[in-house]
Amino acid sequence: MGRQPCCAKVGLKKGPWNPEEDKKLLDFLLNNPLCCWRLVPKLAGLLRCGKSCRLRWLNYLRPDLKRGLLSESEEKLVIDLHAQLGNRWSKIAAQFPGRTDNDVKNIWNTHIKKKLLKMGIDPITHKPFSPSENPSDESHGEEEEVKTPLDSLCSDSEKSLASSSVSSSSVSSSSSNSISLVKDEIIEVPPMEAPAIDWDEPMWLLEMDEFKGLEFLSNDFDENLCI
DNA sequence: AATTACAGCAACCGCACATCT
DNA sequence: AAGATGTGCGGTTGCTGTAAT
Repeated sequence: MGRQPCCAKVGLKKGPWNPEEDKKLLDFLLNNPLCCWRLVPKLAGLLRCGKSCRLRWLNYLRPDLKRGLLSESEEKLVIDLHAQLGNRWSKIAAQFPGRTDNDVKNIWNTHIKKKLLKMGIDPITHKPFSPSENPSDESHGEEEEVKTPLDSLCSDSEKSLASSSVSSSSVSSSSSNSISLVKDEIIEVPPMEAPAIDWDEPMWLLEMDEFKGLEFLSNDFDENLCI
């Protein structure tokens, strides 16, 4: 017997969320933070699947989310982390409070990747393209010196900061194109200036004071729905 | 002004993993 | 131990706004 789908897909709404749905979901989650995701849409009166609700919360409704592009230094750190972790966006995003894996992934695909390509650096291997395979004609004959992404983007002081941010013992040497990282090894990265919320903690442990300003929230908390 | 191309981002899908029974 | 269930993750798609023609 195969695995059942996470939810019955028949009759469920897909696509963009509207403000009313957002309000319902946010209101429900704030009042019933311990509910499992599968029950959330049913109890919140939403015609969505639990996964969709979870994604909406994580990527859009979370109160601590940061919007917009990354700063220069954050971009450099993303490049450095990506060089060592590969496409492990959740691990990379964990180093940026208020950023989701989806967010980091999008920023990588739309901005950073292009920057690297323009610089003649392979965003996958983080090594300069050889002249024959360099997709960027603009850099032909301009860059004699072989540079790493960090060399190209960082000042010396920034380099030391960025390179110290990831424990070299946990990853393979960057001289190899393959990333060999033992699963779930802990990457020691100093926290960014903002205090990081530990998203490994259950969401009901989060500081909820930030929500107080949201006028549409109801005050009644249904403890029966708590686990 | 209309059309096309592109960029950015939100959201979905399928699989993997962890936990529970 | 094995199956069921819930959640997390990464890849990909598709919608929307904007720039270019």
